[in-house]
Amino acid sequence: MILTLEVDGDVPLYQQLRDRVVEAIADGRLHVGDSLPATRQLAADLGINMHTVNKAYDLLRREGLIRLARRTGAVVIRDAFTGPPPAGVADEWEERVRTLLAEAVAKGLDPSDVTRRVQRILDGFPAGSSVRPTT
Amino acid sequence: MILTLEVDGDVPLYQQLRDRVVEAIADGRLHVGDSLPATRQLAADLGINMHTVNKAYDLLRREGLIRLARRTGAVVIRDAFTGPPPAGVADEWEERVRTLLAEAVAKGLDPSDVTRRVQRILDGFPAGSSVRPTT
DNA sequence: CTGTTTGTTATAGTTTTTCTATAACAAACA
DNA sequence: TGTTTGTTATAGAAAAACTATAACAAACAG
Repeated sequence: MILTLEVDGDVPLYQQLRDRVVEAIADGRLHVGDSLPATRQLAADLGINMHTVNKAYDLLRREGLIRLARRTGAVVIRDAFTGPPPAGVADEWEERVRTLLAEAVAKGLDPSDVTRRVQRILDGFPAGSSVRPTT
Repeated sequence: MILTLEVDGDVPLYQQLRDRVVEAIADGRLHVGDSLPATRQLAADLGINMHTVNKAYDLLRREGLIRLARRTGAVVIRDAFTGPPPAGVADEWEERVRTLLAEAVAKGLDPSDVTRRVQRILDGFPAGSSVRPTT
């Protein structure tokens, strides 16, 4: 898996790394059972510190997306086909998406345009979508 | 406008403040022409420093949502009915929502559930929605 | 003109976060 | 037994977040 990070961005490196892995899972480029590179290896590849990778992996572990173990390394344990998430995850997620949707609307994006964009992104994931918007 | 901030959260105070204002605009509790409290006043009300409020207001200004001027204070200049945003705003927003949608899908949320939740949130804004999902 | 209100800028300090650097420890397994 | 991997410990540098005071500058009411 090829990763590029913005070193001079305002998003922390470990957060970017975490985001890229999450996207890879949603995109179907990572599946349950797949291994992520060893922390030392990935750190060397990206030219960053081992602990920064470690922090990203720890985030993913606490989110329930990967399992960490010695010798085995980091392994994906959740993807789009694993089944519904633990209780509360959806509601907590909704709270965060609300702010982002509010921003779009406040800035003048047409709500139907927002719907269209969201739908297109979801359709792009292998999990697909079972609900299509109609004008 | 009553605001509550999580002092012990992981989200910076100025960011929370900015988010609450954005949501107020999307919710229709703030319209073009409305004034926000003076920085000193709001800081006193919230029990935080003036510069923290200032930083939030500066963010909102750079996002094109408010205008700042001496004596006049902070005034809303954009809302859901002001018209389409400057070029690039929508695409930049889409990039950010993609990560959030990826997280939902990676964690196992049903895409149709995601669509439903997004639609319900959008419908809750006064700007409403012109596209309804159908099962 | 005077005084008040408001944002703006400056300076400085503390605390927390981010990132790095080294090293040692511990479990798993060939 | 040795290698690979995550884990933990320490330490430090740099940046971000937040606070505290103070002064400056424009706008406007009186």
